[in-house]
Amino acid sequence: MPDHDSTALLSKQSKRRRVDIGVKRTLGTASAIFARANASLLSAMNPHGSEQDMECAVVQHTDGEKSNVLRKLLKRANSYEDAMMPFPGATIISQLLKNNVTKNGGSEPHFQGSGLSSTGSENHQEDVCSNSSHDSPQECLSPFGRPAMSQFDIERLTDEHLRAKRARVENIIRGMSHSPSVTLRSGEGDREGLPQPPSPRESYRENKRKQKLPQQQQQSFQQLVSARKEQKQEERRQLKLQLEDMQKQLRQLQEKFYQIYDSTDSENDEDGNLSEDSLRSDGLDHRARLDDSTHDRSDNEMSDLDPGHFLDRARALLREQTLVLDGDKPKQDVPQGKGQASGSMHAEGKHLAETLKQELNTAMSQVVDTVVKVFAKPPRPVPQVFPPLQMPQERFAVNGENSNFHTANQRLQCFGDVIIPNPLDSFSAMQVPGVNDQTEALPLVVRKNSSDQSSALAPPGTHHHPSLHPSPLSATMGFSPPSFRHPFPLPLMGYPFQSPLGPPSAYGGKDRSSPESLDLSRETAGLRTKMSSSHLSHHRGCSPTHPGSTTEGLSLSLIKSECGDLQDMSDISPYSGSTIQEGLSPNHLKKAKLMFFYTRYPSSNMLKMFFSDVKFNRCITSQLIKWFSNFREFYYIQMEKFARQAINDGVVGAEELSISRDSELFRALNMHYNKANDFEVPERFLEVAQITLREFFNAIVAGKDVDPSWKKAIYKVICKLDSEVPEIFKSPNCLQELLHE
DNA sequence: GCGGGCCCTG
DNA sequence: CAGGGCCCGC
Repeated sequence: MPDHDSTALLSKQSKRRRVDIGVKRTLGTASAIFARANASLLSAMNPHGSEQDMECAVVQHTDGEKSNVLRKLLKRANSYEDAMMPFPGATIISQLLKNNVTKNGGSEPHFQGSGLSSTGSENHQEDVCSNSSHDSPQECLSPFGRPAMSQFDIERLTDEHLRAKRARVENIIRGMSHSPSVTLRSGEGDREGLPQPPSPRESYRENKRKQKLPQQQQQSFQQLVSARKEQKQEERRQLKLQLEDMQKQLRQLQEKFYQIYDSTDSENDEDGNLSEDSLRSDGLDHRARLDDSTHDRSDNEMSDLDPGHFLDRARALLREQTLVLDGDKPKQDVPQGKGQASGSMHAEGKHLAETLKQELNTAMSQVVDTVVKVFAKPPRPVPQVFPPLQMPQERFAVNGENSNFHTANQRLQCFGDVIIPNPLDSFSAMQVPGVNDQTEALPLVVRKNSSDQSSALAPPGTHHHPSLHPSPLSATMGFSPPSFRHPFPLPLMGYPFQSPLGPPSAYGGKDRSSPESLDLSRETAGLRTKMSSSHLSHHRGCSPTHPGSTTEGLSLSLIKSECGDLQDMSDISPYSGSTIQEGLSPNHLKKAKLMFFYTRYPSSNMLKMFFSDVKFNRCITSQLIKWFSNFREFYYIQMEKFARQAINDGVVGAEELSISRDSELFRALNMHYNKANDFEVPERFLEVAQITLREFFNAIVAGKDVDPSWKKAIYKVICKLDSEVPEIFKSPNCLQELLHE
């Protein structure tokens, strides 16, 4: 218990203007951060805050760079195929189409709009042309455009004479293909077919062409070339149609493939980039392989084989997933026919996706249920009010009895704390600033215990550890228990209980917990006490501030961000579905006001106990302490006011002052702390209020109010009058229970 | 130096 | 009710 009866203290107080009861609080919290640091730190630590912001920005920038690099890599890989392909594997077709387009001498609109990425390929090619050689379109051919065409032509052009002139024919064709206004395939030559006068650029090209074409070229040869050209064009048309069909099929297959991948990966993989990368790289590999075969196969071969390859891959994937589902849907065979593949594949993929989702949800629900069952078991035998097996354990825990639920909840907290592997991890993690960097607050908490136990913690200078910090995205991810996969303890990493400083009862002299409260709630409270005791604060010198900044380096903004960070962490806590809250709600304020009827000077540990449904950090603790400070302020103001009023009313003796529920003073207090008047104020509060009023009365009558610190003596008296807060207040649902009684 | 308290202010 | 200043005990 705090020692309040030091006469020396009183004499000192009389000298001071300040009225500080000097109450020795129990193990303190970190409220000093608010009390002290706010003012000085705001200015002193603003650089820190900005620095952190900068670092956050850097981190973000790094992430962005990562993604950019990834994008660049992908783009570069794709650029090997001349385009970013919406669907991997489409490049081959595009190349074929491009070749055909090139040969045909023009980009046909229906090709450009025929889906896939022929447009992109052509655009890319055009860019290359415009960038590298404005004046020599011949150089703009794709790397293998010429070889492919030559090989193709060689098979057709058996004529010795034609083969000798092949180069010139190609020149003609190229000139046609790269003339934006070429529309005629007339054998009379491209120059005559130009409907518009050539641009300067066009003229220059024509000049080059003239230089290459022998002037003595004969008419008969031109006709022959035209015939051959038409023949080739007919072949290309047919090929084109085939390719279009294959394109469609391939596109559909790719869509199905993607759907399957997305529907499965998006659920399991929190890091979507990973799956996407793997998929994309996979597709790139696939494309690379296909491209290698492009040069060796005929178009028909390739178009026949590639979709089949895709189908095989899709089938393999489906089989894998089906196996994963433990033969859940063995009846569903992958489509066999290529024609029906797209349609049935589509349904299959969707079905698989749905099945996977259901399976995942079921599995997760089972896991959650199991965990809840294990930790929802009442710490002590509970009267079996309910049929043991007729009510689901979960529901029993939640709705059966609030106290049980509460303890279960606290046990979960303990569990979450226990599974923390290493406080140093969280300490290191906190060093790394992040977008939602909650680390600032955590190290302090950790430090407290760790320093008590071991001084081996990282010195203040060793900040900026490699990031063990998860990306902010991970904080908003799925609800699967983070403890099983997170690099560091998440929700409660700020409360490592690795350092028993002593029995829980040792924390502070203000422990007003009922002696019989031996349940886990108390244990939890003890643990919390340890973790939140003032010892922690004594090691703030190790606070992970930036170099140059001292303990004072925690700016208010950082503290506030910490609150937000902790709030974020609650989202991923294993018991996020329960009543754990990130911040103080109006209900918490109401509860605090009701608690004020029992305790006017609650310790921070006590607050932690009774607000166990709140994730405590320095911010929350300070806020709660501030609340009670404000409550006290109002309380004492009212007392003084009514005491003076009584004196003015002619009251002579303090004995005449009594406070009942009808008293005006009580109504004022009740209006403040119990506005709805839906809580039955304990009788003890009336007694305390009466004592307080009389203390004020006597002091004023005695003329002590001339002393600026005259209230301090009263505070010392009142602070000893706290009574124990009923256990019911420890329940997160105490408001409902209390107000409905 | 830190936590915690009171006082004042908005 | 919160922020800030100031103070005290440890």
